[in-house]
Amino acid sequence: MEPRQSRQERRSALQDLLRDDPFLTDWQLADELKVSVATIRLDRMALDIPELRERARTIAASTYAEVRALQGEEVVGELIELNLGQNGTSVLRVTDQMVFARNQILRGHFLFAQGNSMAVALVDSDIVLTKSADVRFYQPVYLDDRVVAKATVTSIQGNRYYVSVNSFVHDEVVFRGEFVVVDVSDKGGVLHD
Amino acid sequence: MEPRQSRQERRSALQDLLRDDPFLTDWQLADELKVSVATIRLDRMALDIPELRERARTIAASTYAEVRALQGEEVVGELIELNLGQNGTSVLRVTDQMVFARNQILRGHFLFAQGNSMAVALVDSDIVLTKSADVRFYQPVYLDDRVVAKATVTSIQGNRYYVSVNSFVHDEVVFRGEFVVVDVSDKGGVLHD
DNA sequence: CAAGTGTTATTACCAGGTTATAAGTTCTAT
DNA sequence: ATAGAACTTATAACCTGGTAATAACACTTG
Repeated sequence: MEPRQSRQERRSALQDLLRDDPFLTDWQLADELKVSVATIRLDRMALDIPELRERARTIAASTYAEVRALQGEEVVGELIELNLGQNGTSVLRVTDQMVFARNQILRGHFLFAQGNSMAVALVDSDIVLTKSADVRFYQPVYLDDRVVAKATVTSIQGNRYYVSVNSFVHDEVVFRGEFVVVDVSDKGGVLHD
Repeated sequence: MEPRQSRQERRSALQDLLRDDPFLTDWQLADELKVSVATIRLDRMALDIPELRERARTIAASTYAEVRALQGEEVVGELIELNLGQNGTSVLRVTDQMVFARNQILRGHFLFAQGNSMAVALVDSDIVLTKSADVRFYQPVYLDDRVVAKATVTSIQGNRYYVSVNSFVHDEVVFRGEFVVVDVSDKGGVLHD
């Protein structure tokens, strides 16, 4: 007779359980797997699985960090040059919160956010909203890369500003975007066509 | 002489501290605010702020909820429905960190990020990158709004997926986007035209 | 001065662990 | 079968980050 469950089986079952509910205590796991709490602890040690609180904290912190990374300052990326109404440059350092864990490639919306921020920053007004954007991603950007975004106002029609953004990593184009932003600082019409 | 800080001030300072780092213990808070731990506890009680573990657990659980189907890929917004390769829905709660301080309007790149996340999530593959996107913002979205993004795969050509995203607040369209995402899980050609 | 308010300290208790140590239990090889 | 190793369980001491209750101190204010 083999034991109702080998250690290998039990451990992979444990991983499965935690995969679809990381908020189980050792007692719940012990109960589920029909072994003692002590065994669960040993298994966690062996599998290098941290305690419940640590798991919760880590999950919370990682998702929180991503939102923070995106929400942070007024401009996504560091503004290094700005000529209002004309052009500007910003640099974004790619941190681990911004990439896909699996392949360390920067998630597209950060490039968009950097460009969008630049487009908005270029307009000298209190209330500026993005109306539309047409963007294209040329090359993947990786963890620790520095993305240089150059934005230029190409045309102004009334309260609409047309802004072109080109982003580079190592002098290679990785992203291009055409943004239309609208200055709605005093006029009534908001974002209507 | 009033005390160096009134209770009101201290409590709002406490809220500020926790707003930008919810993972502070009572001792760290006490240290920061130059009062005793007991006072911090009283303040938390008064402000109805739960203990650290509860805060972490809540943050973790909220973003983790229902994402099981996705196997750990994070999405901007909470995924509430997902039919791989077909369509899905996510909801984004607009918090104060996502808006322009001046007018409480949601910054455009969050709508883009929500849409982009959905587009990527819809493809059942390990490595999915955004190739291009064409987006339009119809109405401003405000603090505390709930943005419902509905994404649909409209066409698949080889490893390219065309995804339409429509986002709503109170049944009104606020954002539309056409995303082209590429599955590069095994093929060599990466993002080249 | 007394009273009330705000703050601090102290004690007992709890969950969900860690770490170490010892005592079963089961498998395996001789 | 039986000793030894491997595995499992139990036990006790300790830790963090709290809750809850109670008491004492500090300060203003009538």
